[in-house]
Amino acid sequence: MKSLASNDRPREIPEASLRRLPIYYRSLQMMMRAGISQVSCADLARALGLDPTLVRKDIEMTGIVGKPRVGYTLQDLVQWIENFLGWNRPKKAVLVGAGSLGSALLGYDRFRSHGMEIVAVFDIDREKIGKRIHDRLVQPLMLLPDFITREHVPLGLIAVPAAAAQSVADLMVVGGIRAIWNFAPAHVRVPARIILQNEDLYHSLASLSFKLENVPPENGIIYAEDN
Amino acid sequence: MKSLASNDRPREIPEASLRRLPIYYRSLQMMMRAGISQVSCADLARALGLDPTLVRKDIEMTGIVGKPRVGYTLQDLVQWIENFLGWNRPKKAVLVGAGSLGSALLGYDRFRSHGMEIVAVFDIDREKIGKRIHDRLVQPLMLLPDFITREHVPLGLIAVPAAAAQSVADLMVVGGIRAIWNFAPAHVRVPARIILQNEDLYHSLASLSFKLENVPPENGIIYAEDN
DNA sequence: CTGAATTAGAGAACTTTTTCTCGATAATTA
DNA sequence: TAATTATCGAGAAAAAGTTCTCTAATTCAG
Repeated sequence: MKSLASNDRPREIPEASLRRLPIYYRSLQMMMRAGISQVSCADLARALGLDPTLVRKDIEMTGIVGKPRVGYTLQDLVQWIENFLGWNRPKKAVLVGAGSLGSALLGYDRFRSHGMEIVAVFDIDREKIGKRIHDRLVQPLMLLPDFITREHVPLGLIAVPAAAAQSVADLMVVGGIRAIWNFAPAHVRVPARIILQNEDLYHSLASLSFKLENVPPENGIIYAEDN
Repeated sequence: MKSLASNDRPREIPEASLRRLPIYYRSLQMMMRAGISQVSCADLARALGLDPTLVRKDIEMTGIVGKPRVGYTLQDLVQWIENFLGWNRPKKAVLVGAGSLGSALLGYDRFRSHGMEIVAVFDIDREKIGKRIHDRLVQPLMLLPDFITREHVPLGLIAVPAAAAQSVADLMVVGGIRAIWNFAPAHVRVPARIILQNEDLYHSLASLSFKLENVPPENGIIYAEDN
């Protein structure tokens, strides 16, 4: 028998599907606010302008079971996704880099309801150490590894200049970090066991710049959706 | 005969390859600063901890021709990539949203050498209109479509709250934008002809949160690289 | 109570991306 | 001058991801 109402075994989850779940999640929340109580994958696909089978496969992957002809109970589905992604169990995170990007990240107060809580900020700049940004005290970088170890922080955010990214990553690894979210435009190397997510704007910029020059300015008429 | 030293026909360029070029580009620049003059794909792969054939395919895709047993002239390769991506021909861009994220984006002075120049900033908030951020005047949002049309701006950046993202995108489309770089955590719908790039942190957060809970904390020993 | 319509689920087909393999070429060494 | 080796270039194979198609279950209408 197949697993039914249990999302215990996370066999093989496509990265692409994982990254689409937040899109569904937000759309579902809007529907909920609109007072809807049942939803089918087809509804969701229509609302977002996406392929219905793609949405179905993604939802199916989370392990939730729907009813033919009806779909899913909206509230159940929303909670299921929260639980599937771990968004209802915030994980501690440390941020390194209290510059403009770091400050912007500290301002995102919705992170906590999406699985992450930034519990400490570190910087190497004496000017910044001791100051408070969005209610969090900036600490000296040298305290980072100990803090990670002591507080069992699983996630580290890097928001420092490219040149400093690798050494910050190394410090995090020393402290025993499990995952790194790297916002610096730099390729950092970490042990294979570390989960690494790069948020490098220049990757997107390369794609955009190339397409602007090479994708012909079509006289498109059809309305469609995103990537 | 196959096209040799001409990157004129942009047949089918894999998105994934496009997004890796900046990684190579930066590594090559570092090598150049280190005084190296020749480089092979194998060198590059080694420096980055990536698969050599992957690197070879990506470089090959750009259309540059190398010499067996030697590789490429470093400077030629760097310039070739700049030219291939259009990074040596900055494209005008408008930014909407002068909040903390928008300000951080305006602070990235390296964008201009990477194919993009933010020429104007718009916001709907009266408090912000008229102020200068990183030497650029914040203009009222209602002037956006005209500005795009008049100045032939091909690229628009959205850095507003999620709720406002769709209407800003609509204004850009009205103005005749060709590509949109969306930093708002929202799914915007645009005509198919528009190139859309989403930079949604919650996509990454979903992936990270899920993996932290489901990828076992391996006792890995091997050193490896990123995604 | 019966038939029509809608939807989840599952597998097949297709596409895209990555990895593997091998021949050709140029530099290096004997 | 010939053998050797490192590297590019290109095609084939494999893997990953997306789309298509069909079946079974359930609701709704008559």
